[in-house]
Amino acid sequence: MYRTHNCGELTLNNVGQEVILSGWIQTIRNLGGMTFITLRDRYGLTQLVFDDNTSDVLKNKTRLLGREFVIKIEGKVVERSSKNPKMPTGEIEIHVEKLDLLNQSEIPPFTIEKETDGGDELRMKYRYLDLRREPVRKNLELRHRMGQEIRKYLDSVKFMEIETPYLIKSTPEGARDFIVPSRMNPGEFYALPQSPQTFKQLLMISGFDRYFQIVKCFRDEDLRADRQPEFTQVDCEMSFVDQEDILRTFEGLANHLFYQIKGITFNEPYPRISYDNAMKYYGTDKPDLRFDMKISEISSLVKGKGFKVFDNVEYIGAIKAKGCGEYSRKQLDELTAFVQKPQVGAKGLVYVKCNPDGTFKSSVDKFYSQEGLKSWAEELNAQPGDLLLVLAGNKKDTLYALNVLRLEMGERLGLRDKDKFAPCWVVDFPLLEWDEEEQRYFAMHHPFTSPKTEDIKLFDSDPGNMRANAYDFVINGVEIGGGSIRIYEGELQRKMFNALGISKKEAEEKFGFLLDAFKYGAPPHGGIAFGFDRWCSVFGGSESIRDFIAFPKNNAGRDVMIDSPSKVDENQLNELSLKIVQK
RNA sequence: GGUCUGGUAGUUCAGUUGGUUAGAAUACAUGCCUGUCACGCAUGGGGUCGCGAGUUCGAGUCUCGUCCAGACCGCCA
Repeated sequence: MYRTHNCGELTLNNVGQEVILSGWIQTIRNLGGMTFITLRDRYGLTQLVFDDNTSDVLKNKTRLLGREFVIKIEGKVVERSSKNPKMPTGEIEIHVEKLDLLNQSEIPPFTIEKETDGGDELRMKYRYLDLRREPVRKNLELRHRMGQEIRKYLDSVKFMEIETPYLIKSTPEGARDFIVPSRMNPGEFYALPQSPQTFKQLLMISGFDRYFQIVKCFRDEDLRADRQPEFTQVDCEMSFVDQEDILRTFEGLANHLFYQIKGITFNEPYPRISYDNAMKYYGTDKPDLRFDMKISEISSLVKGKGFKVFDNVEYIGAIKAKGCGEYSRKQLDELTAFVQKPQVGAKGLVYVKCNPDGTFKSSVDKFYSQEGLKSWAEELNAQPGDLLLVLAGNKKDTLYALNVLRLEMGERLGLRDKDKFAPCWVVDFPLLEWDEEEQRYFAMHHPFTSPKTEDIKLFDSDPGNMRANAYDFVINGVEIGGGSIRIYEGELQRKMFNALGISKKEAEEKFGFLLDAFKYGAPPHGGIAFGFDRWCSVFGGSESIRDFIAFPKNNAGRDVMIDSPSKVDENQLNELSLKIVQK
């Protein structure tokens, strides 16, 4: 027998018991006459003690041990004479009577403790060692519990988990597909799914009513801290529902997770913001509602006063940083440099300090009177002591920069508390998006998204202004999920393909199986998919989803631990009828 | 595809205007130490300064190229 208990559960209640523990040696502290060893397993840490009452043979044995050696010990639980309140098991220790060395270890490349001395790169290479550390392990435990609670909740409201295939067909719209050559069908390829989209719609046609799946999806695009080439979705679809039914159902799921995982109850329905208003007030379709600081357009107030920078642009917008009126020259220069970074892209930054005496000091005093500046302050409802930050330029880029600046100011003012949660729905997305390069419309969500009934008439006259029955779920400025009500009638689908410039022949080739299926009584349906990794990272208070994936890839899409991707044998290529052409 | 930051001991980092034998902490090894829990004290070993080329009497330091890592833009229906 390897253990009677784990390393995280023994307390004063167990004093006097004979126990067996197995685990890894975290630290050895040899004080000469006595030795302490901290033993670790998945459940925690327990201190082992070797002292006067320990045989010399056993004491000598401890001299051969090292960090991360795997041992099994038998001994008696005793109360400590000097307790450690920082450890859950800190009131007891094990007086060791027998010790078996189960395995040795190389000296690990970094310390495997709560705080490690290892850098990111090294920890990724030895991910299996990093996973022994409590903070990393806790992240995976959180992920596990979230997965369990999601299954529990969705099962309780009659959702069925059904697996869909990974080897499917490449589709043209959307992200790049990962493709897999078929040995038995030379020259032909499978694609890995970007999402089980078409399959879940087929399942609705099959009558499965309420489907979900916690499923890997694949996109061959560049990575970010919140984007991996393979990631996990909580993919859901429902029949005989409208948008309202879906939002209600999944608000239920979110509430369940908030309560079970974070202990938070929301008494009000989540705020719903139209896409237009999200862009107008926050400069993004995923607003962080933990703080207010809405964007105000002040174009009409500031134009025509002889300040060319403002007169010559499409849009001028401002935010109000509460209590920042005392910002120093240095701080303002920092902010200016911040918005001028290429990633933010603003040309410059205009500020207005609202002085405590009711006067104003701005970077454009030459062009605007106190009266003029006062009108800006009134527009933003600014009080003495506040700071106004103004950006100008074309509307799209300026709103983007204002969004980034707003988030930065929120950060500086400590308004983005990791333990505070502000969920919301963003609704009424545009149906189509104009692509300048290809000179055609693309589906903003995907080509099966249904337009708002009242907007269908715009298909011929003004497709760019059509709104979709599409919605995103956002927590703290992170897009956690998105979905739509689907088109289920052939005629409407044809109009959609037409608007996207997809010919009948092309549609037949790419989606023929789905269009055929729609002919056999497709029910009204819609769904949503949540980014599971992101949801875990938001709940875990981390910016990076990599912390919540057991074996993530680096920013070049490489797994540095197993060193993939890698070259394959000539034989393998031959079997697949493939030839590598050097560029 | 682009921009930026970084690469020096097992690890985390410092390294002045280009100038003697490249340092610290930690880890590791050895010895001492009976209440440690970031144990303490002493001693010791440990370096292709990412790689390649160039400038120079002399390069960790400057230049160019390249590789690796990270962040971001493009991209991500």
